[in-house]
Amino acid sequence: MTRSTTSTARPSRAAPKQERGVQTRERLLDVAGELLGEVGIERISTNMICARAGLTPPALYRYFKDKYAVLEALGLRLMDRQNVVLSAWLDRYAPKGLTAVADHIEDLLRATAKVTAAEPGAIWTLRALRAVPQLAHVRIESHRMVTDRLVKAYAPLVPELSKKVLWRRVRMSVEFGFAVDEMLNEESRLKREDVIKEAARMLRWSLRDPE
Amino acid sequence: MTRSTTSTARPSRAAPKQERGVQTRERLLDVAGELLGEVGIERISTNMICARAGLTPPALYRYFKDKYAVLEALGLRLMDRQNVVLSAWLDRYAPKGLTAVADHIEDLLRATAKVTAAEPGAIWTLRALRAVPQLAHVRIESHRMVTDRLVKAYAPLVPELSKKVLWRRVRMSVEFGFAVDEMLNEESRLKREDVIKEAARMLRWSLRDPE
DNA sequence: TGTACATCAGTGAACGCGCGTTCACTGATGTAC
DNA sequence: TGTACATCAGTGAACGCGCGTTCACTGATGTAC
Repeated sequence: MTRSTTSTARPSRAAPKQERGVQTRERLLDVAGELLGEVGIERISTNMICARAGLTPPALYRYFKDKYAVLEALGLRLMDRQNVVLSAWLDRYAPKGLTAVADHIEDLLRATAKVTAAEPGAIWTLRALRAVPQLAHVRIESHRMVTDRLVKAYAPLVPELSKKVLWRRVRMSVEFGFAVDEMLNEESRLKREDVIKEAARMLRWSLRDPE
Repeated sequence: MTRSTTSTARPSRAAPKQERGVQTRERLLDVAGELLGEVGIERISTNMICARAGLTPPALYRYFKDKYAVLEALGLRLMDRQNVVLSAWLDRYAPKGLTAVADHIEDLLRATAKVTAAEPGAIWTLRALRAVPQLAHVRIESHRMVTDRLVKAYAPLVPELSKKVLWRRVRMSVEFGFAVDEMLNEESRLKREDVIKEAARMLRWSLRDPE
């Protein structure tokens, strides 16, 4: 399980040196996620995050350069966790060939959804990343990275596809996969399990169909 | 071309009675869209919108109950325009049968993308709708309505699919379609035309495949 | 093992600023006779 | 056709509030000898 490169984002502040500091930083991110879910990107504030975390504002600025750095770090942490899941999945099925991969897309979707569900406000974090111009790059870069990794694994399995076409198809599948992840929480008229199965079905075709 | 029901959202304020008022309201929405694209949902403000529109703040509150009403109206206007496109497409191809429809998904994507491209800040409007809890319903309701209309048109063309499965597949296709629309503007590594063609290909399969 | 000292983590209090919104009003437009 | 009046559209000025951020400081933790 390799870690993603996005996790090494140039820290806006030096990383904490003591265990206490590490935990405080994590708590600030947890609280920020919670509040994103509760009040939304529109209303969240640094003062609010500090109050909920039981800290005074200057403590936050010890760990984050500004408000956007908090949200960026929150997004990076989430995507990093999703990448861990992707790595595990690739390690497990990619060596077994195309059929094994295609037959287990469902598992990948489910595992990714589990990460999203576990983190408070994760869905709102993803949405905020897209909606705030200053943060949009985090999401795009992460999706590209996921695409690159998948392309690397798939390339030998589908030699008939050019690298260009493969990259495009995988990139779009990644976008679809994350859209599905969001829909799971958003569309109450559909059952989660059904959506996952259906998405896996669609994605299987996107891979196999030669043209 | 029937108009969408979403366009009849309970007005937070009475509609303008004079032509001057109608134009002012439109201008406020245009400016709001522009600013969403320029500064993002995080920084946009009613005062900023008024300043750019050459009005004083109370003028805005004559047409909109509060800040969210502006953004909601902006979202409704955009989705209404997309619905007009959908209606035209359905009127044109649905009567000709499944093959005609499947063969022209590309056109629908292109026409929808054109609407998004024409409106300043349209992409950011869509993102804001998703990211702000108070506005999220607009997007969901619009996507459901689009789904309902497509399902109605498709149902007789694919009698082998249960209503439930059909609704689910169409709903997910709609989500995918809009995700693609956003990606067109976001993923600079892919050519717009390629993305549209590829998306149409994927969507064709989602319709035809029996299970 | 004890202590002096360096470094790290967090506080108290406040700042200037622009936010969303409203009040009481004036100017523009439409209409009845 | 002209004018009095009703309604609609927009203004000037301000409000209380909470925002993001910082300064100078104290308390907690780790380390060298």
